[in-house]
Amino acid sequence: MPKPVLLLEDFLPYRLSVLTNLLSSAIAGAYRERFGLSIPEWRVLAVLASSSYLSAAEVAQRTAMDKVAVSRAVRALLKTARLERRVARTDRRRSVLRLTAAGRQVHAGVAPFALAYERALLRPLARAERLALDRALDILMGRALQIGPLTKR
Amino acid sequence: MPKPVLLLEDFLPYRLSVLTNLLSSAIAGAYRERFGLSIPEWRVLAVLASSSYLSAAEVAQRTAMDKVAVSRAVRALLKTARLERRVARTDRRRSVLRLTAAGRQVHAGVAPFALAYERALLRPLARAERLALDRALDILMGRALQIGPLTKR
DNA sequence: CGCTATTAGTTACAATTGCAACTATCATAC
DNA sequence: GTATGATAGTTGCAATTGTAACTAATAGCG
Repeated sequence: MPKPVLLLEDFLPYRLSVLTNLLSSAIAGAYRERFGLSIPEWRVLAVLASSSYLSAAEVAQRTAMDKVAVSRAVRALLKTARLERRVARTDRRRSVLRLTAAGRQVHAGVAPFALAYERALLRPLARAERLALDRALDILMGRALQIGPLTKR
Repeated sequence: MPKPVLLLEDFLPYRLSVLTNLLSSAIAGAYRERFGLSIPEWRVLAVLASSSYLSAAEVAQRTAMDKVAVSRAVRALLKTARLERRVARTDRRRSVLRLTAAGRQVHAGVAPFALAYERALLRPLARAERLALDRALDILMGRALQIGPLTKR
């Protein structure tokens, strides 16, 4: 029985990290250059485009960002008038976020771009391969959550 | 024909990013806590464990890190005496890196741990699914490199 | 009510990271 | 040889990011 060696280039977390960094920097560059958006801002924009009137905490949950990151992204989007914020009538701690017309317009510009990039990326994969990938990523995600932080064990 | 919408949670780069962050922080926490290693340090350690006498530039290439990150990781590993460095006889700009006994020992501690984590992660995937995932990631990686940065186009 | 605990969101500060400039060495061309 | 350009690696600085402390508001409970 062969002793398992560790080759960095075969190590799944490493491979995912390299791939993700590559994709993220390509996408981030394009968003910044063309729309003046950072990735956190883009994420906030994206969730608010499909559901309006969310609070910052709800946005945080749906974007897998922490509340500080959301706070900063919201501030930036407010400054560029792509977002408007009111306080919730029922709970004055809560904010209620909504895209402005300008925000929707930016989203309408970015979204096709993002989808085109994804399509380009997935082009060499057959339909079945894409489904397998989707499924594997879902499973890995669940599994990672289940295993959780390895500290304190 | 349905107009393509963009749902963040289905967007591949987003999903990869969330998964990668989850894995990275779990692993980084464990490495730091148990071995006092950062992820860049771990990567350097890992490549030097399988091939000794590399220069910093060669390490950078094999770890997909940039030279600044390698420089910093090397400095940290030198300080903790897990690495030793000499200058190349043939080219005095070049350094020649090699693990010390202590470095090999740390690697011998970390590697099984990393492999166990990977195994735990992949447990719910059948053999064929793992192969499909491997293959898909390879293809995506190549494709991402091919598409390249989207700026200046 | 009044007290304590929780939650929403922001701010402040520390750690990481990325980028540009810099030093030192080597390669090439004349 | 000397000048020009390229390469290896480091350092400094700015931007990003994460963590913890903080403020304001609400909820729960006696």
